[in-house]
Amino acid sequence: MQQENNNLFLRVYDRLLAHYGPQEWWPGETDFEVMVGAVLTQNTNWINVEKAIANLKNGGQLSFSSLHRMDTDVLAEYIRPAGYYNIKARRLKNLLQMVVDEYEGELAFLFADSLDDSRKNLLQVKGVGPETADAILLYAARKPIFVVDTYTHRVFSRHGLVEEDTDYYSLQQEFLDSLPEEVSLFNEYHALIVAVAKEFCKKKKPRCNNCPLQRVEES
DNA sequence: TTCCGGACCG
DNA sequence: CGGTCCGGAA
Repeated sequence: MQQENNNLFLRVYDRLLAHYGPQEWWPGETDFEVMVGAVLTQNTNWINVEKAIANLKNGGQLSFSSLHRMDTDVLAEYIRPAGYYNIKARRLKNLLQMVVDEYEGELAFLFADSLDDSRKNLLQVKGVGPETADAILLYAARKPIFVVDTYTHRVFSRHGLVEEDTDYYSLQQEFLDSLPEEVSLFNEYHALIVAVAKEFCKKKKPRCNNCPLQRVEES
């Protein structure tokens, strides 16, 4: 029986949740830590981000004031395990400077701002693109925005659920239009997509045989 | 040795 | 558009 598109997005979610269980993602100790992690994880496996964050923690430097004060070169050394450390150090500094300039240096003010305005300010930061901005908004600020990424595009386009040539905002809008506006759902769903993409929906040699999403578009 | 991945830059 | 920035996994 063919389902409405609306239900298919939820069907995919149900399949993934049944297979993987709740991911309870991004267990940063603070919102600040989650925000830092969102920048560090660009093009990078999370395991390396954890090493970088551990370095900062062990040095007692994982705070807004410490990182804002720190020389970019020094910060780069702390976050070296995350890869792209020079460019990410600059991006982190740019982000903190925006919070200083626009929100009196108070992260809570950024997060208390409206979704549209906080998103706009995040996107002004050189080094913060759509995915990083949305990850900060969803996972640190707990705002109802859906994070899409390369994995999301690959999984959904392969199943014919979205157009192959869709862009970030169109893809995101399809999720926002199809799902109830719940932060916890958006949080879990993105994490589940990452899980299935890394294990089954690989870029090369996808393992469709045992994939929990096989033929989901026909269900 | 190649592959993988966000965002910016030329 | 293609090139660049990086480290770890395949």
